[in-house]
Amino acid sequence: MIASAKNFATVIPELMSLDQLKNAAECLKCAAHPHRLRIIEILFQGKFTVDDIAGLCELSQPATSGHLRLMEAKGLLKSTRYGRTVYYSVAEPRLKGIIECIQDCFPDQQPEK
Amino acid sequence: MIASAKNFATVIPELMSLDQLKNAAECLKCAAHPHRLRIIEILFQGKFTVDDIAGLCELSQPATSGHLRLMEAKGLLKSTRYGRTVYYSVAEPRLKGIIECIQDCFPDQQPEK
DNA sequence: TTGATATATTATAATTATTTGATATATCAT
DNA sequence: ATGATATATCAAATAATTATAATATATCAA
Repeated sequence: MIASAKNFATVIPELMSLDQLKNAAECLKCAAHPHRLRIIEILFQGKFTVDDIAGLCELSQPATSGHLRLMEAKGLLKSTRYGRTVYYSVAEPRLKGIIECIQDCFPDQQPEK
Repeated sequence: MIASAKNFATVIPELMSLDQLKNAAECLKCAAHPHRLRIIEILFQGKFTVDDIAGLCELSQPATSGHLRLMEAKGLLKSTRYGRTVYYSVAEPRLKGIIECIQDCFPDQQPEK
């Protein structure tokens, strides 16, 4: 069909650069984890502490902290410390679209596989 | 804050079940790869053969086939064969939202990190 | 059948992610 | 300073992904 196309951009317009795609993939992958998705869901309801999130997700404190810090490092979340407690919240509001998309895609109980 | 909450659902409503989140994470993770994102972008422009996609993405044929079949297995893509050529296309239209979201999130050249 | 084309599979090595438990740091209250 | 609380880091084991090359299958054309 377009087999001889060397440069995709000349054939298919509006494609992101590989660098952009790498960044995007990294962020997406960071969100693409069941516990991290749950954390994002929770944080769309407000700010929460690490301990709160650990309790709500039934995860250990270190595991929770790890997920939170990973997402913060990728720019998905942000945190503020008050004394010894740290509140995390969503830094990237466009995550909302992804969450809504997957809530849409996976309504209640889908058999899947 | 809500530290003693055993069951998150009683505190934070509208959360997806862990099973749903696992499925969602698996699909997201499947999309969360630079070459696969590019393939999805391309396939939103129409049906293409494996060879076309390999050419457009500058990937080897086996690598391309692998990505395509992985995404098909997860329900992101679908394929039809005509003789010896196979056309792939998008099976999950809601991927559009994710693509638009990341195109929004990573406009042209963002420094990032 | 033979050779060429289009796609898929397999095996392997290299890398990266995940999980867990132990421990560290930092802050607060006494 | 001491003990308690909140969070973060580290190390090690396991598992999952990725990339690559070699090869296989399947279809077509002659």
